Amino acid sequence: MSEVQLRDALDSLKGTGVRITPQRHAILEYLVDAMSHPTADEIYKALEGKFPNMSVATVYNNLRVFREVGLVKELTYGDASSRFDFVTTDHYHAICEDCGKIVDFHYPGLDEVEHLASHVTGFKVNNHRMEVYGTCKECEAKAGAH
Amino acid sequence: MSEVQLRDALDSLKGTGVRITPQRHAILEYLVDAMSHPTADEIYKALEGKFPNMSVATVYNNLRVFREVGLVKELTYGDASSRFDFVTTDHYHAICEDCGKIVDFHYPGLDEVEHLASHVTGFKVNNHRMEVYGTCKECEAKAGAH
DNA sequence: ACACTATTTATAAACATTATAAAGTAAGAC
DNA sequence: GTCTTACTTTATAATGTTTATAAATAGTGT
Repeated sequence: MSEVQLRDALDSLKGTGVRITPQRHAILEYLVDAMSHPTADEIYKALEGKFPNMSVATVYNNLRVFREVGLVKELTYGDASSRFDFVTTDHYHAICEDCGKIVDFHYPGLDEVEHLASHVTGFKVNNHRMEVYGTCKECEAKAGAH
Repeated sequence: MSEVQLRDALDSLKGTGVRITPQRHAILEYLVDAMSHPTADEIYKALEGKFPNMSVATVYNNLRVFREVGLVKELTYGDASSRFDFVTTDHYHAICEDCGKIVDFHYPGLDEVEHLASHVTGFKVNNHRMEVYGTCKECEAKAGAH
């Protein structure tokens, strides 16, 4: 099932003119299969077997490339190192208070809210709800035209 | 108006047995007055005038103390250094799906969601709504007692 | 297969943050 | 007010993550 995600990711990379190297393939594969949110170092160590000569810089470089293309999100918790998450299709909504238009947007970091809420309140947290309210670009332009 | 917040914070510190040093006073004062979310280094540089001999470690040490007491929240965006935010009374809700109980909790980081949503969607964002759903400790215990 | 350019590697550097030990100081007891 | 004690500050070094650099390597289209 994750094979499809991996293939889509590779196609997506090709489409933006990014070369597909064995290292990139392996890092992506690891991210797709990982159930956790690995750090750069964890990825590096996990791939040491396959690529004994791979440099840490390669991991960082490629994580940045993936992030810029939108395949991967960087999560910064309180601790020392960033964590990296393969982007799934979860999304939130931005709602225009003028015309009611709804626009999707992504924000992977909200998992952390669940963790903190659970920690602070003692709840077993199942899910959350989040919406952003404001004025869309068109309505904003209309309002400013007076 | 922020004088009250500062005094409350100092009282809160005294209450937990933390000594009030001139450096701590100054850091707290800066945080209360700051409209931004300063980094440790910004605080350090801002207080260089008043405390030419203050060590960077002092800033970090005290920010940790304030965080442990709950006066200050540490915000980690994508960039290198953490930002620190004096805790106000904003809060969110955790809602029990069993008994309907509502528990308050804090999470200052959601401002960042507004920024990102605005950036991605082009909205002028005014506010947001967020709730966490799950099972409270009591209902969880009841369910587990079978 | 070739050529061109992106990428990897190895290394060093930059940066934020923490640990350490000695000197200094707040806060309560007398 | 002074003393005493334990907590703080300071200065410095160390740690750990991330980025910069330059030479070597390897994808990709022709």
